[in-house]
Amino acid sequence: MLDPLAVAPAKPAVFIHKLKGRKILGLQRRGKYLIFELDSGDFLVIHLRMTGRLTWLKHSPEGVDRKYLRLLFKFGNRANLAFNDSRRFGRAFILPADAAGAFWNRLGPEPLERSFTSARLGRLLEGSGRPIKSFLLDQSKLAGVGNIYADEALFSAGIHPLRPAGRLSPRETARLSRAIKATLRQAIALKGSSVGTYRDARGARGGFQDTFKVHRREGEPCPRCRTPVQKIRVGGRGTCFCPSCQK
DNA sequence: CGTTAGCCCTGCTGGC
DNA sequence: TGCCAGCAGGGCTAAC
Repeated sequence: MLDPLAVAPAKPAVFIHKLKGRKILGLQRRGKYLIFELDSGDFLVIHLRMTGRLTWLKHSPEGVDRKYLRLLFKFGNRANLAFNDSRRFGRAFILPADAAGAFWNRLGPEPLERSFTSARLGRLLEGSGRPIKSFLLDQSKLAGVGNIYADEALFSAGIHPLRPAGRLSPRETARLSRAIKATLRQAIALKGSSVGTYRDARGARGGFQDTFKVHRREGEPCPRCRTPVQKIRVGGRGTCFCPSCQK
């Protein structure tokens, strides 16, 4: 345990006790949470937030990046999993088996699941007066969409980020549901967005940042119509969009 | 209930 | 060059 904040609000001793000697039976993901299924029935859950980074060291902890190193998980076969996080926003915690159902139920549906259809999105949006951008970032409505992907999906769908969520037409809702799926699929295919320090578990950068159409491109010409990309704040989050293409 | 502002963190950027 | 205010962002809590 190198940084107790990485497991807060749990006590480091309790966290270690619940993990020590356990076997990992499987890996899963839900929303932005990484899930390690333990042989105790509990789950080790890790959220990287913005700057968190997991690195897999297959044979020994040798060569591990000590900078911003918060946690080092040591495996019986001498493999190690390092958790580095410059911003100290990321968290690891033990989710007890009996609390798991309630925990995951707080999250909305997975946009890439077959059951997530345009009609399903329409029902979720129904009656909501908040800006569509805020809605997309709300993990209890939709799981896994972050600021980058919300901006890019809204641009792709041609929808203004401030539009009231419940007032999208069926056609716009269909465009948005397709845009969310396509944006996430492309980002996954390119192994994520390395805006700052993001690296995957093998240390590789993502490639999606090179495809941004509007995100972090304030003042640059819209790739569709050349109108300068605008930046506003929506729900406290920086939001980039094309004022001409997104209505 | 649904929604929102403020807070947590620290590296980086931009203005002076 | 150096200083420092402000920004970035996901999710939680408190407040409306």
